[in-house]
Amino acid sequence: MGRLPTAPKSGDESKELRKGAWTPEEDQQLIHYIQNHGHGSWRALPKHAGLNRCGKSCRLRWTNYLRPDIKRGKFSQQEEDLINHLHSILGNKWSTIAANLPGRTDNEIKNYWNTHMKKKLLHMGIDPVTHQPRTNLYNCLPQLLALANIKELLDHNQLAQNLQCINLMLQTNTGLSSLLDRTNALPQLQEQSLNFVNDFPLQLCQENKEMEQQFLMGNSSITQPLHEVSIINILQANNEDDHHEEVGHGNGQSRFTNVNSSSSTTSSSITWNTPIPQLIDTTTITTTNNSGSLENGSTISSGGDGGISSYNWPEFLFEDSFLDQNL
DNA sequence: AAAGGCGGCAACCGCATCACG
DNA sequence: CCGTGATGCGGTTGCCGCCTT
Repeated sequence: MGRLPTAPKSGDESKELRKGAWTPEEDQQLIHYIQNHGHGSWRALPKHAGLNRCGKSCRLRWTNYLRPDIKRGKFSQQEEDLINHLHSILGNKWSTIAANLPGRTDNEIKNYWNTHMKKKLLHMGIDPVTHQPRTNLYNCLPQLLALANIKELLDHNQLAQNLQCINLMLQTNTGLSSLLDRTNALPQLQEQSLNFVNDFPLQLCQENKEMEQQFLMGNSSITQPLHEVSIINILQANNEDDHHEEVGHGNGQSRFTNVNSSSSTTSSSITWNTPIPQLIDTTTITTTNNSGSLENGSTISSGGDGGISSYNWPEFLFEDSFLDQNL
């Protein structure tokens, strides 16, 4: 296994340091020297030991292969469990993980993780990075777009005002259907959504001040201000039937619409054609998923007819870098 | 039986961090 | 505090051997 010894370039062995696989002779030289003198300065070691290698190469060879306390051979189930557990906490901190497995090196654990354990977790439907049930990002794209919108709404702290304006628009059929139809153009969705969040409702608010006034005075036919309908209530309308399913089983449809958008009626009913990201019910997870914790998740709690539940989306879904990459 | 593909793993590379003058 | 060299760390590379066709 591994590399063949690399021949020195251009025949100048005195200058070129050897690279590639170590020969048994080199191993013996290194072992002999360290046993007698200790490694001391790794940079100076090859010269003293008569090795035509760089100090770094000597150090790696010693720490990863020649050290007498190294445990060779297959990883036990206990070791595997420990690696899995530590990786769920520490991530790719191989040296820290190795410190908890006597006789194993960080390099060995890293290789074992990448070649065995990662695949095993993937087969189990667990994301080897997050240690949570895998999410099919492609299927969840529309949901992620929706999340981006929600995040922007929350970030700008104009949620109540904007929703109220939407509500007014719905009641008066002031073009919400065309507004919502614009969201069909997925590539432009984010930018348009941002514009929508930042500008459009406020402009409309001004244009519809009269209607707003009526609403505030109770003269409107509006029965429930939209800002009293929490976003999560809208989201969960689609999840009521199946929110215990695994994350990421979207149906591929990708827009939300006003169900009556094609008509001239004044319905205020908004329906999401696509299920929102399947939230993970932590109360279910804790009993059915033994793959890891959800401590990094983003929790949304909601009281409702079915009682109080707690749901999680992975925190990374809300990060700008993730959204930038996937939108 | 031969060839190509793929998995496994030792070793390398480059960046980060530490230690010291 | 800064510069420099040593060491540590994580990601990547490249070769061998096994497996599949």
